[in-house]
Amino acid sequence: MRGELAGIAVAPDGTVAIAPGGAGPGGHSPGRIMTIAEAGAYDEAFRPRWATWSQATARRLIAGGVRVSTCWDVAAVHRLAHGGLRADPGYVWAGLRGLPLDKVPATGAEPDLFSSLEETGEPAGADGHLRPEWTRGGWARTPGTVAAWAALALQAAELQRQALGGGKAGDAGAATIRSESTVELLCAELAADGLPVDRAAAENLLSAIAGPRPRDERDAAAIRARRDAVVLRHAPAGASADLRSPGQVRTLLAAAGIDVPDTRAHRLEEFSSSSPLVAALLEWRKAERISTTYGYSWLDSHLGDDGRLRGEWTGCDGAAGRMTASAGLHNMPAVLRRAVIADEGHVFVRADLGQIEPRVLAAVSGDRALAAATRADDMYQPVARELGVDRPVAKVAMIAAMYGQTTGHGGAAARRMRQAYPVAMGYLDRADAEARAGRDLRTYGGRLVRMASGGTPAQVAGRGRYGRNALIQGAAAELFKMWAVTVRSRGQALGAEIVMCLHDELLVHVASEKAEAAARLVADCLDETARWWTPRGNVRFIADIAAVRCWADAKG
DNA sequence: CCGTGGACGTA
DNA sequence: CGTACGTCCACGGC
Repeated sequence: MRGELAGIAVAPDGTVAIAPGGAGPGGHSPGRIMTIAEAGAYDEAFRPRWATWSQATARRLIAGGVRVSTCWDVAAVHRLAHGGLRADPGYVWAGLRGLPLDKVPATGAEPDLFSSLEETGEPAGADGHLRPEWTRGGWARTPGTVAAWAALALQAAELQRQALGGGKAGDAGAATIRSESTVELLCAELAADGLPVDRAAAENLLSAIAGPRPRDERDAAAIRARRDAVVLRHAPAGASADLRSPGQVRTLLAAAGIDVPDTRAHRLEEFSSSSPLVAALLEWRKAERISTTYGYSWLDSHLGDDGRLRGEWTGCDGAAGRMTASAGLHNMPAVLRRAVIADEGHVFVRADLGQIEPRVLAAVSGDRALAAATRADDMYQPVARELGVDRPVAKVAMIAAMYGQTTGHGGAAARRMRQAYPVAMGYLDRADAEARAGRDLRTYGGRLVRMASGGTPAQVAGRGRYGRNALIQGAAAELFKMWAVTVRSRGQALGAEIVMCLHDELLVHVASEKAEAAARLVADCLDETARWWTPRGNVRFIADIAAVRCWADAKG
């Protein structure tokens, strides 16, 4: 039973249906209706791998107080195997049954009073496609339809397993199917639990940066005007501008004798020492960013009374497969980390992967010389020795190779890199060439990266860079997620809760007295993950791990 | 009202 | 030294 696939569906009203698979207790029975609490007890007793249609199942279970251990998320597996974002049940089902994808019934179609639901009780219509009444939500109408939906999730998962040949123990691809699925459970938990943020500390930071909380709309306008005036008093006589309008700012700068094609910060930086106007404008932008995107209204809409900042999480984006988060959780200005404070009697174990991308390159390309360099804590040092250049030069050469530089030709360091690490460079070259040709790519963990074809020379070159980047960034995301779900699972015994995933960084909230054990566990989980990734065991992955009360206290 | 692009924060 | 994402804003077409 343990680890066996079993279907599950949860209706919005909390009705749960499970469809046991395999030959265990209730195996091949027609499915059972139960409450969320009973489903939790079933999970504890049998620990199946729950086949779900999407993260929505976990969200409903969590709302009902139940967290399951593992799953096979049909949508996540579909995105992994086929690329792209679309993974609704009707679309995934059509793909699994070999039905024409352009004939998937639209869920937005006119409701026909659930007629077919009543007539047949069958989710699939005569053409084999799932009926829109079902995919639109009609599956949740009666215990019988919920049960059919759970059985269908199981069937979809089994079809995916047959098609992919994975899901049992074995290669990195099978492990990735499991971790990409289970990360959907983690996402549902991250959304439910939120990030600990101290409201008083956050409001203090905001008032220092953006001014006091406006009493009303007029007060807010006055504060904005005062902030604008600090910049505009440096403007040439008679000239003015709406600082929020890039076009007007450009005209204003031109009047001050500064001609720029756009007004982005990196372009204006060179003028900031000579022009008080530019210096004031750049300062204004920082304060404006905080007060608009991360101001009081941001706190009010996302920070709960329980001191948790909540957003939605997705397990993979549309490109290389990194996690995404809303509510600004992934792009919160670093200064605001000062307000991310662990609960009383708790700490954060903060861990970030070191030099993850070159290490991933060594692993996925199978380059033994580059793998040897990963034995160093700072792998750019052996690389620099090998190339006969200084460390900064070696680092730039490596990064340019991984991402495809647009300026210059790389010089001697780049040529030596080809001699020193031909396998790794060949891997990147192939990715670049395939992407330019418009052929789809696959990451080490098996994620399909869809490529367009044709286009202008500039688009073709951009596609080459995109392709080589996607294989590195994507594989790094897969490693990270495998690490994260391992920490999630092992950390349960310590009461350790992941509260933030930031591409190469984990924040784990845990009782103070468990801090050391949690830090050790996070390190052990990385070693375990690395073994899936480097069957030869010759690539070393490292993490900087520290226990802190406040996110800003970690060095980063 | 809605889509687009500039700008900028994070990795 | 490239890629990706989420968010807010002004702008211009409807």
